[in-house]
Amino acid sequence: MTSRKVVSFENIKVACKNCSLATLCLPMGLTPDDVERLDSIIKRGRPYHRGDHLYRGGDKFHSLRVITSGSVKTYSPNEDGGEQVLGFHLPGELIGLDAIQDDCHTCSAIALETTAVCEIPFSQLESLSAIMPSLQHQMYRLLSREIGQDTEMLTLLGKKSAEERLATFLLSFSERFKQRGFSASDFFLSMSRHEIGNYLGLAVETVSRLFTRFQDENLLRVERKHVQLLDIPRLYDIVQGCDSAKSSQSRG
Amino acid sequence: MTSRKVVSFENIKVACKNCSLATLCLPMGLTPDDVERLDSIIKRGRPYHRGDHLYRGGDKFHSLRVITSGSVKTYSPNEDGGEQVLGFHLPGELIGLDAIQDDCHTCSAIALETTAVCEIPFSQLESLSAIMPSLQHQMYRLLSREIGQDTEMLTLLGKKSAEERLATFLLSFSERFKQRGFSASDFFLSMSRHEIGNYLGLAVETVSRLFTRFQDENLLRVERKHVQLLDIPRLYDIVQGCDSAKSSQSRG
DNA sequence: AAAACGACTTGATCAACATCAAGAATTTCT
DNA sequence: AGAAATTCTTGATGTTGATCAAGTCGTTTT
Repeated sequence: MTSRKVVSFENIKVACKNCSLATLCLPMGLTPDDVERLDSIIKRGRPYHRGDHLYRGGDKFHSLRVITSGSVKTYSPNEDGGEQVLGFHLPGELIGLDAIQDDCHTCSAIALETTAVCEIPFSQLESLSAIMPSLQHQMYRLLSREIGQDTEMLTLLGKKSAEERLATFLLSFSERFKQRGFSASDFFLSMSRHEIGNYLGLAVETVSRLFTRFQDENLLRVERKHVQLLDIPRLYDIVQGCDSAKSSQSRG
Repeated sequence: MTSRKVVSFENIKVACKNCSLATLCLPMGLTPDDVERLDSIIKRGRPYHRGDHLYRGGDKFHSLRVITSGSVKTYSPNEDGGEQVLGFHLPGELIGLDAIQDDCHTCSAIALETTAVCEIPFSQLESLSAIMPSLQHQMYRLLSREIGQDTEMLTLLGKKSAEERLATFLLSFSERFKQRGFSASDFFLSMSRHEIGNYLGLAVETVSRLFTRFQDENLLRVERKHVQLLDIPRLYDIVQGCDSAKSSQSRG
């Protein structure tokens, strides 16, 4: 009888209105009424474990997904067995947008740790957005944001040095953890060095060496997946490129 | 009096329904009625000349734009004076999607030659799409397609050799010219070597050397901006990466 | 037409990062 | 707990493509 009254952890946040991510996620900026309507089409399944696929390239597309806890890697398997890591996704982030185009996933998504997601059936979302201008607007914005992020990544891969790439990567996580209420300077990375390198267009060895070098330069402390950023301003200087980093070094 | 009856070239294709690009462009797949409604919000201005900006990073966003003739380069100016070329756009292609996110252009667009565009005021498009499910769907698909294209580009910049990059670049133009009813093997590139290099993450000199090498290998003939692809299958082999190109060479 | 400028090409050298190789630390399996 | 398998680190070497430098070609200016 008491057990009937126990509210499980999953049930507590089973609605958008109770979800701490609401300000980062699809409901962002919607009125409570609109959130309620959106909520009604969302499905919440049981968590994925490390290594489980949320979907694979080629799968028929039916739902967008929002990570609610844990983290996910998206990647596109390429002809010769290798893969291109496309992104690492944290709670509140929406994945699967690339699949709208022709109703078919073009990349794969895999859980990097125990991970929970909300599934949003796209056809229902589409119908809902047709009668909810605010939701339609939100969808356009999110799709546009994704494009913006991709173009930033193009600049990273096209023009930046290995050092700038890793600094950008670390600061991206720093900012995203901060947004989510976690420490901006002390966090765990859920992906391997190999995956970081793949994502940044670098060899594993280069990533490893850079971590060591950044540590030697007192920019951070790193032990395996645990990273502590010790000098965030200087990391930002590195991201800017070229000699501005040195001038800042002499400051300190 | 006769002059009144003369229909100018611009007027002939002043409506989507008469436009040869309709099958590549926003109206793609819409019913004639829907095309008519979409057409009613589209503005057609006078052409831009080489070097004219369609918009600049930081400009307030009001319209998406479709190239109707000519070609456009999009780029994002970066802090240190340089720029990252983000894309080259041909007739039928939609630009400005990145600006939806926060009502502000994040990159600049410049005409590479005399270029005409259709302007689609976004707020009107948005309203229209709320009452035209087919248009809404089309918008979602186009935004999704853009994301897909960007992720392909990420793989190109993250993993491919200079040779693979240039071959991919050339075949992309080949395919796009073909779609538009032009020759897939004989065309003019409207951008400079410098711009190609910037786009592909390569130095000008590397691009130049590759053109020379491709010509020496009878893959193409090139003279300044004029390119003739002589062995498209082998170019595709190069795009695939690694040794498959050699095996094909021995075929020929 | 001559001069000046910019785009492109070609060669020589250099540097950043990849690759190869081996060993250390961790995790997983039994 | 011990063995096997990963993951990560570090060092040595190699290669791709950048950079530097000079010259050619083409276009624009006067």
